[in-house]
Amino acid sequence: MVTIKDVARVAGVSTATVSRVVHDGGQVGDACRARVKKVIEELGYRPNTNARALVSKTSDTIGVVTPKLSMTFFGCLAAGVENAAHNNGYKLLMSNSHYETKSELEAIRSLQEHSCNAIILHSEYSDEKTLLKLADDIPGLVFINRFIPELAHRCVWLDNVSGARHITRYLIDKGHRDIAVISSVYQNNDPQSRLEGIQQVLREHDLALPSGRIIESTANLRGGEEAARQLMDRGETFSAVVAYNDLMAVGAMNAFQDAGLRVPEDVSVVGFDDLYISRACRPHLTTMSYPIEDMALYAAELAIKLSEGQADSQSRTHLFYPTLKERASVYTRQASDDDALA
Amino acid sequence: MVTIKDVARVAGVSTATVSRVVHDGGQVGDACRARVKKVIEELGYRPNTNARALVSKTSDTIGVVTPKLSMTFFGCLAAGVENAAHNNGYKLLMSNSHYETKSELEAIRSLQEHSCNAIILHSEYSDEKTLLKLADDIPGLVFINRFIPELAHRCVWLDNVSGARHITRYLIDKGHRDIAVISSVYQNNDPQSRLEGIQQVLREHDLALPSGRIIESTANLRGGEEAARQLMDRGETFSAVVAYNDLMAVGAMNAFQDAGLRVPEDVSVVGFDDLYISRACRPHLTTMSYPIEDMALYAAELAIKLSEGQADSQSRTHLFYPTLKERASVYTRQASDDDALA
DNA sequence: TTGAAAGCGCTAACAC
DNA sequence: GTGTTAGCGCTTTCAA
Repeated sequence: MVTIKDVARVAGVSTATVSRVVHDGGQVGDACRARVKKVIEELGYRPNTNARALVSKTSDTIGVVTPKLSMTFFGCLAAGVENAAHNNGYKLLMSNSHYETKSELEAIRSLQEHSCNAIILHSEYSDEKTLLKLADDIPGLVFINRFIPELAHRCVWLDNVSGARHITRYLIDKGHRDIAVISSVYQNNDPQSRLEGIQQVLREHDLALPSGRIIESTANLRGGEEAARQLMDRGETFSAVVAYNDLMAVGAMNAFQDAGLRVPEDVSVVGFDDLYISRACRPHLTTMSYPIEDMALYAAELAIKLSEGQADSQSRTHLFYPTLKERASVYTRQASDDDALA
Repeated sequence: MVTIKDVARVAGVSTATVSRVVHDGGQVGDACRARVKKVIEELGYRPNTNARALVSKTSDTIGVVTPKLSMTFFGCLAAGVENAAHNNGYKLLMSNSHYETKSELEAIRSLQEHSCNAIILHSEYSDEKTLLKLADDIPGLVFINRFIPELAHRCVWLDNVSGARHITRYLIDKGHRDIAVISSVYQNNDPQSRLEGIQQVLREHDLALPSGRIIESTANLRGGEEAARQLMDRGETFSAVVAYNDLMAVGAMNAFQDAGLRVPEDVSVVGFDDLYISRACRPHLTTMSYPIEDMALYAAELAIKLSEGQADSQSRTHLFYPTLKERASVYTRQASDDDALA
């Protein structure tokens, strides 16, 4: 391994000078700088990150903590952070929290030990008090997909309510009156916010949402299937269903189709997220696009700025809006159409 | 920040003793060890990773380089490595190579600077000579999804030929005689290996594979769609198509269905990988399962062992086999069935 | 503009 | 068993 000393010796200067050259510090004579640069090139010198981090207490590394990397959604999140890292000459340090409070905290601590002071946290299982204290400790910590009022300027999140409102309005515009909801249970309140949005719009249109038409299930394919089956078993009336996310929506479509129903002619289905699978299912899924990769990139740049002490205007928050991706899973109902599925 | 000195001072011992306690070194008296442990606990001391890495030249960090994290396949790969990291108390350092030779190399170098000496590389764009040199430099470097004969014991890869043979045989067993292939172009020779496997089996059954029935396209949904359309435009005869991977298979299914063909009654379609989308599409896709997450975990543990100098028996290689996931995209043809689609 | 030197937090001989 | 001490490779005063 070639060290700064080697370069200094060969170039006939002190290590301090080499360090200055490496950092593009202005205080070096032109001839000297050129010579050092040449030697660096020849020797293939690359500064040791650990030594640098040890003395400067910063490591040009951005950390990200998510529940489970193998899920597409989190893969996209990580990819967004990676882009930001790449653009800023940072490296990416990853930790899965495996959906546990303890490892969530442990992950952050261990990131800190690596002098990683820009951190993106997708936290679902820690309470606000814990998070508040953490944020106090780590200036470069930003939260993605979670809103904490006291830390508004360090939260990058999505307006779930408006997204849910949007897609519900869309369904109503398409002539749907009897709408069912496949919801989920989560530590964070995304499902609740989305449900809230749906209910608001329904109320505004004087449309009912009987509790029998709301099913809670796990947020994956199977959960969607089960929820749809329950809906049918209960004999509920509905011409459209809003699912918590794409996974559940596709699961529901599967169950409906397996039961002999046509999508969208007999039941329309919409999702949320716009993952890859929404273009894999038949019919392609109409859904609200969750710009998670962009958001993650944004969050990462924010974290980097904050960690470098470039305090953003402390007063603003960072709210993103989902947009409608219209595909083929919603049927346009005519006045003449039969009543909703019974 | 609490340092080892603080602990030493409070516990009334030397830093060396603290270090021994932290590392579970045997050379410490029981009373002393207990006291130190207590102080560590009270002060919340956590050793600084960078300092440790600086002196010990190793960082308990495993690096992984893949082309693009946002793709499900690579997300799963990363998740596998993360599991291994987690199990071994390692952290995960990630780099995207963005499908470029230059950043592939750059990524590795920068991993090295972080004293990261267990590295998993999914390389597609570097030539063997470069890789050989790299491997020489870094004992803990293992290749995933690529086989380099000289480095056999450090390659974790999949038997693509046998996988392709398996699925082709399956199709033939189901009565298919006219099989088309949607292939792809890649730097690594996975597509070629799979094509090879298909051709072998076809030949063994005296079945023809006219060049017109082989289409090359990009390995994603759109590529699959385009390939399927070309196949139809050419007026080729086939009752089944083998796609390079699930993405292309689903794309092809989309195109066939859009053209009014029924899958699988009119055309059977099979894929490779067994990604999530194979259970999202209709009908669900029959495919060869690529155990990438398991393989990545295995590769990571191998890399860790190698980096710690625990030389595995140098002579063996690490070959995995894909398995058939039978779902609903293949039709069983009867002798009485019409001739293949013309 | 440049160099000398102290020290970041930790480990590992080597003493005692 | 436990302490002393010399660095690991780098940055950063402080002097010159």
